[in-house]
Amino acid sequence: MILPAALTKQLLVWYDSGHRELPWRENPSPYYVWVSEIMLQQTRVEAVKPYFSRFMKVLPNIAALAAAEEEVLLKLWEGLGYYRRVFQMQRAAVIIMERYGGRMPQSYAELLCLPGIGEYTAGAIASIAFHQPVPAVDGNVLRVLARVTGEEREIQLEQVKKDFFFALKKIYPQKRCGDFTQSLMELGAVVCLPNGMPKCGDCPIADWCLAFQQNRTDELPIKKEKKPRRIEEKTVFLLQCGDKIAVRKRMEKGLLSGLWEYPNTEGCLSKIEAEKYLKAQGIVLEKITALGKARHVFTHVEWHMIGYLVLCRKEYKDTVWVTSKQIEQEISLPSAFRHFKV
DNA sequence: AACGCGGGGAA
DNA sequence: TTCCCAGCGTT
Repeated sequence: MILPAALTKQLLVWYDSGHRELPWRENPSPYYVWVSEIMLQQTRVEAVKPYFSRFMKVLPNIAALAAAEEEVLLKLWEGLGYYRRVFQMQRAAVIIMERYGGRMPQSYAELLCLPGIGEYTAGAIASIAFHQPVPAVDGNVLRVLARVTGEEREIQLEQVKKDFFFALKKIYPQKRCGDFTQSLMELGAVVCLPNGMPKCGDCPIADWCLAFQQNRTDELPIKKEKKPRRIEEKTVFLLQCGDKIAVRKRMEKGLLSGLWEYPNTEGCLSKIEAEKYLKAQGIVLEKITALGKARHVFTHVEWHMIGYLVLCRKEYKDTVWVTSKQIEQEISLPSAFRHFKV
């Protein structure tokens, strides 16, 4: 696969002519680039902005990240999703402190060895923070290049990503490697939009784009269809005793691992069934009120929930009792559970 | 290669 | 509703 060498210059000129101002672009230090790239994995720029600023205030350098407490990390990441990312990043920070004296390694190969850093992120850090000619092929770049080259294969295929990586490597500039990496993603984010909505009139490389020439931008890229989500029914209990609410820590593995939750059980229980269930759990309840239904959609699963507010006489064991203020300020409660309020 | 892993904004 | 997002690690 061959990419026109002219793309490099065209994209750099276009990038210079005006690109988005983003917090992590103000100071592209290795740490800033690293943290921003981890946050941006499968996450939109607009969602990341406030998280990035807050994160940098609390944990301004690698040493601080390496030493941070779990609950602090969770609270900083709460609502961003894919929580594994922040723990892997901390593991990497510890490795960098121990093995690299607190300095981010620079080579693509070394970066790739760190937890949470895959081919895309290693390329992004190597090029943006360390100015090396290493491509970073993300979802934007896949879409842009699929259209430019008229790629007929499904873009999720590993081989397609490999082909794009090596085709890009050949046309990387000598200087401004990071700007070139970002120009490709910027193009995908603001011009070469998905779902047949590209703004080809604004595109600096339309002259080299096969999909544009053939009027096929609405057909490309080709993506494999995804599997339907499974549905899980749950009954969620807001146990209230005085001004305290019961929460508990989720399991260490699986969905939302390490975060907190309201006590809940499988199945959609009626009020009578819920009362019976709670009694079997040894909970003495004073009053139970239906809170209605809520639906929460994850990528691979959908929760259909019914909630009950339960007034209790005492704070029973196996849970932690906290105020709503604590839930706000200290507890990382997934948004799935925030559908229900006292 | 397929799957698990979040959440929200836009069409 | 569906789609997609500056993906990674495990199986």
